[in-house]
Amino acid sequence: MFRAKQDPGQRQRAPSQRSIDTGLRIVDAAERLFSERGYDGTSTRDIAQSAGVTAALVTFHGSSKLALFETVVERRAHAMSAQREAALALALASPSPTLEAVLGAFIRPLMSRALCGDTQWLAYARLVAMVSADARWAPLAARCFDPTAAQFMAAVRSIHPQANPQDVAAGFVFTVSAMLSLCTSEWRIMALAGPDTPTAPDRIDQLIAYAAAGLRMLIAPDQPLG
Amino acid sequence: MFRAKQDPGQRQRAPSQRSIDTGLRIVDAAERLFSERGYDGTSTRDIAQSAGVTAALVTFHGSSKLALFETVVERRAHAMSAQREAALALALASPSPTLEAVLGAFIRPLMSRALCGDTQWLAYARLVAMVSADARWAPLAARCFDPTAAQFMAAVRSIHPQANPQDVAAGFVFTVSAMLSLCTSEWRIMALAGPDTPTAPDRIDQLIAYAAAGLRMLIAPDQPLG
DNA sequence: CTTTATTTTGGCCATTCGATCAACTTTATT
DNA sequence: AATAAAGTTGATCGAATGGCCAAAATAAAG
Repeated sequence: MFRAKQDPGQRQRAPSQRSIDTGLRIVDAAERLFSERGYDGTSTRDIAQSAGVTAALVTFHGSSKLALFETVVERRAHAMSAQREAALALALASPSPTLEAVLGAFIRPLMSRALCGDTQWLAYARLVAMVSADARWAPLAARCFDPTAAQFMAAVRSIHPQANPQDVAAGFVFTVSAMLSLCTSEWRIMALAGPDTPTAPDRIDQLIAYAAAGLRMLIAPDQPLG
Repeated sequence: MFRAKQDPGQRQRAPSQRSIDTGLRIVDAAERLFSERGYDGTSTRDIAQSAGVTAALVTFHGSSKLALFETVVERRAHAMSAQREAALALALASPSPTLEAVLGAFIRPLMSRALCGDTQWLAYARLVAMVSADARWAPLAARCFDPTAAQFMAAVRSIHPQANPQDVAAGFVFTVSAMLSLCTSEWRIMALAGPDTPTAPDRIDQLIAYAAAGLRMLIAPDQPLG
């Protein structure tokens, strides 16, 4: 699976169940370790050990360390984009769509998974944060995230037609960054906020309230005056 | 310089000017490369080459790769904290301090340097983003940034005494993350916003407006009703 | 059951890594 | 100018890296 071998022939046999499981275990382990230690801080041998397979299998299933990394990032990107765009369509179907609904459609599909006990999705979210903050992954990030981002910015502009597109873009990037901080800086929030942290759903609501208010200030500093 | 050698003796001579220059070139090069390629993606040999010195000198002046990294992060941290706290005191001296003034006192000292052509400070800001998002650097981040962060959160609470400290902490982390995105995701803003990007001062003002409005929504969802 | 494509294994390769060393040069101090 | 501390150099160490290979094991397809 996830093969990118030389073109010559299609495969002539269905992959065995064991092979599929192995590939899955490798991608899962890579997702975990890449998100914890970064691309350069993770060796293919680390991944092999965490996946419970021999080192050579990582190269075999992943083609190369680089290709494996991109596979990990892209794996959940499509499903996530589809889910976000569906939620966006639902939000825009309302007679008077709110900024909160639009941002929630972007934030909730990822954060409700990442912050509610699904460690594998949490790892993926942290990986997204890493990719989004590192210029070396710009092409990968553009490929995976920009189309959906453009849709959401268009949605914001459809709600506030007078908004400056530059302001919408800036506010959107701020919002995405704040969202990802919930995954990368949970330890930091806990250190600064003291012992009892809000529950995950509460933190998501906090984020949406914060982002919507901030974005609204950027694109419509004055309420509908007249 | 930045020596942490075995205790035995104090140094018996003043360091030569050449030695000081070498140490500075190494720390500057390390700041640049660490911020571009991360800790694991940067080798001591890379740093040596970028600094124009031989490989052994990096270990000699930096003691170890790890110690060099911490030296780079800590170097500007103290001056930055002092400058922020001075700006905060000035903001709080006003008869009616605003959230914008407090957040500006935190944001401007770093961002006015990082976004206005000082490539070395931009590298440092990106390094801060990296440290803030990676749990492996949590102790270093706590040591360098938490004391000042606590002061700013206290200032916010002094302006809005009824605010929930948890909300203040969450809003502050969101704000820091959004701020750092200006340094790490400039390429992303440009890609999403189109050709002509706002100038650096404009982007800083955008950020402060966004963050103040977001934070205000979190800690005082209703304006002073009565 | 046979055949053979596919998967898995263990070992190996060239390279790079952080670190250390003895020898050599520079320079602060007297 | 003399002395020795401090700084610098090139070489080298053991360990770890990503990738590759021939051989062996597995299992899909006939």
